[in-house]
Amino acid sequence: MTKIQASIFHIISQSDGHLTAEQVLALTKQIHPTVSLSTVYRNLNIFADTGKIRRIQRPTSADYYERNLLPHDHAYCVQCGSIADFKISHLKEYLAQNFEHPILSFELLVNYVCPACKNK
Amino acid sequence: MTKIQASIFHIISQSDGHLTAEQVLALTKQIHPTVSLSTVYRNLNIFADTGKIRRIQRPTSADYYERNLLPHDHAYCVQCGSIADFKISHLKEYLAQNFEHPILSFELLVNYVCPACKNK
DNA sequence: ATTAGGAATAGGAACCATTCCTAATATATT
DNA sequence: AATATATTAGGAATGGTTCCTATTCCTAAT
Repeated sequence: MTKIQASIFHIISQSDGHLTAEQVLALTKQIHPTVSLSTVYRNLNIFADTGKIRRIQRPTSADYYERNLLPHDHAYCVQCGSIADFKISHLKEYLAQNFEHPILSFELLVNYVCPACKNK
Repeated sequence: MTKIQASIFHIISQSDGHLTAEQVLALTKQIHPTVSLSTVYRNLNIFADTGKIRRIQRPTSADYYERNLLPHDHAYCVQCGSIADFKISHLKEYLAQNFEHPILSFELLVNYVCPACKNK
């Protein structure tokens, strides 16, 4: 693992939220000022493809990367764009019971208004 | 409603599947050979925004448009890319019971292998 | 320490789906 | 029919991501 790769992995690992590639780039530049966006993307994708981090893809917004590998779902605040993790227990089983074919994987996106935005 | 708008709406209305803007363009051109992609997009979005058709957005693929306005979910064949409608009954209620905030809307994406691809 | 070979990188071009811009055209109103 | 308003065609612009390639970095063997 190169120093840049280690930095990128470290940045994700110590974040408890969801970072875009641009955000990871900005943070990586604090340590490696010349790092490029393509390098960030390449390595984030390598980590995601090998299961070291999780990539969340959404239509109309940039991908997010997070360290949380436990199965969970995502809620998206329609006002500020923030993403919150949550877990609907037994959702996989519930879906499997109601769908006639084997489910390879699934993605649930919930739109809501986060508490911070609600209090405005 | 202009003639072009009527054609676009008619094309979606008589399709029982999921069409991309490019597919709608090709079909519209059979009637209005000079129609442009931007016109197709603009009108599909107008129809979607006013609830006349439904737009399905996915990461990494073009948007799909369909006439089916009844609430339902979508399964995506990872081999051929086809989309199938299905309905998980009471999913909204199930999610609401397990999520602490009001759910504005949600989107469920199931990845599977469609019967046609399985038989290969 | 030096160097050869392979892997990783920086930078920018390319890509794709979509939106935006604007002059020209069609439609609606009087 | 004349004028006002809305829509269109066509292409440029956009945003996120991937691809390309010359250069740089590492590693391990000399």
